[in-house]
Amino acid sequence: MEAERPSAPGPGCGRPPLRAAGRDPAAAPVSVPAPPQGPAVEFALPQEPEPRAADLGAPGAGAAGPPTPSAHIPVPGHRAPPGKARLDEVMAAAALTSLSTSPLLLGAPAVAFSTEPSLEPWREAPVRPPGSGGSSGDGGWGPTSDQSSPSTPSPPLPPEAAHFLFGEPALRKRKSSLQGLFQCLWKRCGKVLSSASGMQRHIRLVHLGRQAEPEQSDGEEDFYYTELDVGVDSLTDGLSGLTPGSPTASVPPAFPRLEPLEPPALPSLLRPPALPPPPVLSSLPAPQGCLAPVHPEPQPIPVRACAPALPAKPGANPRKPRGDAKKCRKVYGMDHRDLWCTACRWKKACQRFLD
DNA sequence: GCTGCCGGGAT
DNA sequence: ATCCCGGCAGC
Repeated sequence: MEAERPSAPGPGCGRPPLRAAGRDPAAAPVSVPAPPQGPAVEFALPQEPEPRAADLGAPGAGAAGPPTPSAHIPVPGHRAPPGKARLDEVMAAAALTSLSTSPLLLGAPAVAFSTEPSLEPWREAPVRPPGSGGSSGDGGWGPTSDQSSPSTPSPPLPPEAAHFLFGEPALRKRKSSLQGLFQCLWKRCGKVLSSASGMQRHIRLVHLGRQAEPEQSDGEEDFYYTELDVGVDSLTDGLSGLTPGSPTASVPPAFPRLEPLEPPALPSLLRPPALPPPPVLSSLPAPQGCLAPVHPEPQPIPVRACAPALPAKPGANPRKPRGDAKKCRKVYGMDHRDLWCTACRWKKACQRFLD
C-alpha cells in the first residue's frame, strides 16, 4: 500500500538530474556577482610573489643573480667586507622599499582584516612571504632557516635574517653603526638628528614622555625613527617623504608577532603595553591606499573605511523565480509529508514537480 | 499567511 | 552526504 504511493512519485520523478543541472546554472550567476567583492580582497594576497621575490633577493642574494654564495649575507657572526655590507644594505633597503611602496601589498593585509590584530592579517601580509619565500611557499620556517644557516652553529637565527624578516628595526639598528641621519617617524614630527642616540633621546623625551633613561631603554624608540643613510638615503628618504613611518611600517607590525624567531633578543622591544601610540602600526593601515597616508597616532583607524564598501550582496543572487508547478507540499499537504520528495522535505527545491 | 527554496547548521 | 531548519521572498 504504502509502497504504491511513494513508488508512484518516486520513479515518476522524471528527471531529478535535470533539476540539479538547471540549478547549477542558477548558482553560477550567483558566484559571478560575488567576484566584485571577493577579488578586491583576495587579489591583494597575490602580492606574495612580489614580496617573496624581493625578500629572496635580499637575504638570498642568490636570487638576484650574482653567483656569490658569500653575498648570501653570510653574516656569520660579525661583518663582511664593508663594501659588501653596504651592498646588502642597499639591497635590503631596496627590497623593503619596493615592499612598502607597493600599494597592493599594503592594501591587501589591511583590507582583508584590519580590525582584529589577530594573526591572520599578518599571516597573509607580506611578512609571511619572507619566511616561506625561502622554500616553495608551503609556509615553512624550517626550510628557510636551514638555508640561512646550513652549517652555522648559530642556534637562534642569523641577525641578518632577522633583520630582513622583521624589517626595519633590526636593520636600522645595524645601519646606524654606519652613518647617516635619523628621522623621527612620529606623526608630524619628522625631526632629523645626526645620531641615533640623540634620536632615541628625542623620542624618549618628547614622544614617549619618559625621562632620560637610556640605560633602561628597551629599544622601543627604535620603532619611532628611521635612518636616512647617505647611500640608502635616497630610498629611505623617499619613503619617509611619502609616509613618515611607512617605509618600515609595513614590517614592524608583523614584528611583534614573530616572537618565535626572536625570543630573548628583544623581548622588551615587543612589549605591547609599552607602546602607547604605535605610530608605526597605525601608519601601516592608513596608507594602505585610502586617503591619509601618514598618521602615526593613536587613531581608531577604520581600516577598511576606505575600501569600496561591499557589505552585503548588491544584486548577487537574484533568487530564481518561483516555479508555477505545485510542489509536494501543496500536492500532498503537510499531513503527508512523508510522501514529499526529499528535497521538499528538506525545504529544498522540489525535485519531483519540476517547473 | 502560505509557499518555495536558499543558505547554512547539525550529525 | 544526509537531514533539518531559519528565514527570505514571491504569491
